[in-house]
Amino acid sequence: MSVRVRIAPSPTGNLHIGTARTAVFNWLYARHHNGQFILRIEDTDLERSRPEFTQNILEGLTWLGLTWDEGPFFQSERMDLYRAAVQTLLDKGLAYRCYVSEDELSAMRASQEAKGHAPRYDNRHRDLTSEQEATFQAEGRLPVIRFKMDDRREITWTDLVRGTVTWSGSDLGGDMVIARRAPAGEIGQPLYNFVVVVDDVDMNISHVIRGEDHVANTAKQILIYEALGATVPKFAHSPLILSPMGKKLSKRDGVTAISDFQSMGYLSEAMGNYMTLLGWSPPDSTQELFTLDGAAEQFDFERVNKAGAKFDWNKLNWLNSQYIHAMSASDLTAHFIPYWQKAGYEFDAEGDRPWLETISALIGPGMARLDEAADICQYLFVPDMAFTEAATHQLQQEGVAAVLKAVLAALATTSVTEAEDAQALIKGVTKSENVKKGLVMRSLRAALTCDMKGPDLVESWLLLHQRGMDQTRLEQAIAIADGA
RNA sequence: GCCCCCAUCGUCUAGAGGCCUAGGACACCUCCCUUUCACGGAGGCGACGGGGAUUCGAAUUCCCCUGGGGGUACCA
Repeated sequence: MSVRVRIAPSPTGNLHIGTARTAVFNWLYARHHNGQFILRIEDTDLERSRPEFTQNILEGLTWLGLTWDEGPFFQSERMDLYRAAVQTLLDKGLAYRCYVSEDELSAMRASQEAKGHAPRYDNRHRDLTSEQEATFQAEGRLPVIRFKMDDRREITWTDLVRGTVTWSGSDLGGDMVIARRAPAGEIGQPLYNFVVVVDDVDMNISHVIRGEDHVANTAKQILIYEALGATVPKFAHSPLILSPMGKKLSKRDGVTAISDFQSMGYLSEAMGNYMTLLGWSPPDSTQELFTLDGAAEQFDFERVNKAGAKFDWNKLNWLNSQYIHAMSASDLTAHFIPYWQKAGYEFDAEGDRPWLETISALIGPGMARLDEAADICQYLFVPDMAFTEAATHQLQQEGVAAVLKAVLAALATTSVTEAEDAQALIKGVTKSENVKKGLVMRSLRAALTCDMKGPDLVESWLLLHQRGMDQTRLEQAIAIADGA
């Protein structure tokens, strides 16, 4: 059997990490089995669906490298197919019109809950006579279309991750609505649990891979497959991604959109790696770093966990840092440029390339997120940057002014183009001023980088010198030192 | 409330009856490297939720309890 899977996001929000992880599992499974990965946009809820969300979802999947083989298909463009399927069920007597009002429904549920029962529709309009229907219509009632559910049915399937799952028909809430309220002669908006099945059948989906929050839907949907006379696909319900609090991760838990992770400076490789690791582990469980392609070779549901996994920023950050550290200066530069530009730094992305790449090589190995590039590099781009409190404090120490003046004087006759030049200059000043090297180093750090911590001092100096910024920085620092 | 599912270090996990004195990773702590901060290196701390049962032997199987999660729409 050829593998055909799909990711079916609803464009009611940006691409959510939970949806993305489901997409990852689908993609991995498809690639592993040389199957097809299909993208279907589930926009049947016209009220909440927005084109910009569809755009965001497409871009997010693309960014992650989860390319699809077919689609995107839009459910909003396939309404005729769904209505025809509803009509079929109506004709077969497997579905019917229900005239119960929403008020009556909620009253029903309230009394059921009061008795400690599970809320459910009591199927009261399942066998209406045409006279009764006419009466309801005359009252101006609009019907929904419900699918007949067999309460005595036991629904069972073999889940690829959870094993045998059994659900009793009586726990499904009664005959379910498959099309929204509409005039009696029409078929209203078809609903999720119904259209999903129609589409999965139509698109020949072999494996439905989705989050655990869909297990109850699966039971309902199996009944629809049967009613439609279609082959029931295989199911795999993956564990959910939980918030650090242990609840299903939702938008309210802060950053959950893939596009947000992207703008925060996470690499797509790290995101893919992390999402895969959340719930799945490679056969060599000591392996933490892998590409999606690499994971695809080994992916199978036997190694997917059943329990939900809490989202952990620390682990993500670490993974991201690993990818950043392994990146070439040239690639890093390409990734950093947008952040530098966003910070308002002035530079020529083309002409300053060598200088920029030297910066990248300097800061890359110490970073965890790309967006850190802006703050870390401020002293290299901004000429009149303020000195931090710590740097100011250092500059005001005894003897610092003299040291910096000596450096400035030496700079008039020497150029620091190589690390050795800087080292020699530092050594010279240490000797001539008769101070400890540590004082010179700390003073220079404060003066040149405006801070007491940061990238390597000598390398930083070289970089500043290329821009002619070391001299002015020194002058600014001396002003502060003298003012003390 | 009702239904379903799950349960190993703080977190992600390995573990499919003896290989477990329970392994790895993140985080945390210590030391080294470094006259900064990181990075990197070496150590350390740290878990089978509880109770029964099966077995010569259980983290691994079964049951109960407890705990956690999900679902209970004319959303998806």
